Amino acid sequence: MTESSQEPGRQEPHELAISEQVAVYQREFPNVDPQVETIVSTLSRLARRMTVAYGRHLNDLGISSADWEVLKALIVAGAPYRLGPGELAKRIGLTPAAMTHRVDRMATAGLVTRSRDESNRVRVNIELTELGREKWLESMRMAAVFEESLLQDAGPEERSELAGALDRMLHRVEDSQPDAQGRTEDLGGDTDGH
Amino acid sequence: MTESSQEPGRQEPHELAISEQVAVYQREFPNVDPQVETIVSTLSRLARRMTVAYGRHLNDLGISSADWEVLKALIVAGAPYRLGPGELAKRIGLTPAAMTHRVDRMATAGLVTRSRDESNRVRVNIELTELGREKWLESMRMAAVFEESLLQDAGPEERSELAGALDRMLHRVEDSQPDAQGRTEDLGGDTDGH
DNA sequence: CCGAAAGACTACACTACTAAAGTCTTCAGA
DNA sequence: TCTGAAGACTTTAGTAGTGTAGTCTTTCGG
Repeated sequence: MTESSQEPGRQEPHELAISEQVAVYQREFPNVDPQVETIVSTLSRLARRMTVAYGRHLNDLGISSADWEVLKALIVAGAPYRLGPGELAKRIGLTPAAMTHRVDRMATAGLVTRSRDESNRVRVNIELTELGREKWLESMRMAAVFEESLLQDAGPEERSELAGALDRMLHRVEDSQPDAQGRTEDLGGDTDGH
Repeated sequence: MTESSQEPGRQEPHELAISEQVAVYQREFPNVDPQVETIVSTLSRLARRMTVAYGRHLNDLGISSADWEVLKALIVAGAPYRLGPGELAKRIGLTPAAMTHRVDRMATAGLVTRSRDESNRVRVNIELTELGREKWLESMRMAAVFEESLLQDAGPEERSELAGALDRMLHRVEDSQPDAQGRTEDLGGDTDGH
């Protein structure tokens, strides 16, 4: 069920409308609750469409979603937008080895710089460049336009209801999943995470 | 964005609470609308958590999300749950070559059978085995329990409002994205797609 | 009966990741 | 100051899944 950001050659699949898909599920698995299934399917598909849209935005900017993940972690860290590879890896959920390669690519692309820490030469600092910061800001501008369009026909009450309902669902998941070991100062995320 | 199914060693990242993340975005990109950003971030994170939960269910069943995608396509096709590799590839959005490998793995695992079509021996039929069908049904059982728990504190009105709001958002995306070339009889989808 | 087209498979290369080994730096203790 | 242990990053090797291109077999029109 994950799917994340592999746009290279993967072409658009053919999809049933949500109502048709729910009908199939009812046909093949009678126990299903149509309304629950509709909500969940719509939510999943919406998230997927958003992922595709973000991916397109990033593609226009010439960066990958993996790159964006790193930019975001640095932005979240705040000025001076600087972290070590190990810390970045931890926040994003990668091994340090994988982060070395990501940073290689990103440094070549001019999105970040890599330099030895002056006070402790074991440490390496990955720092956002002006270009990297601008790419992130531009991605946010595109996202903001897109996201506002998503909610353009929802009034204030509908927006708060939606926010509340989604928040309650999220809490339900997190209560039932003891994954994120209760740390509150966490970070990172996936390609989206917008 | 499309994240699909990388459970092997990828460890849990550290994440900010939604409200903290929105605060960071406001700090670094003042134009952001906090409410819109909250809704979108919650939605994205919820989808990600669902993906993780489904991945865990599938892991318990001993199948990958790539496998599940194929099982679903065959189920959607309906009895006798049989399609050719090329057709499967088209519905899922893969090249036929990639599908050959997937089917290899799945046939070895006993989830599907591969056989030459009797009337046209160029064609190959991939057919769901009883085991494959049971795995899919079991995945649906687990998903149903999980999904019901997500909505367990939502009453009938809240559920319809949620369904309506999400549906409107999805339509907004699809209207603005001329991806799925208007075909109504489409299929497939991603790892989730529940 | 021949040649073109279609469907599936094979061979090869690529990307991105994990795990484990290796290198260099720092620091505590004698 | 030397020495050894611990830490931080990189390197190497191996894996999984995919795409591209080419091959083989069957089908079908002429």
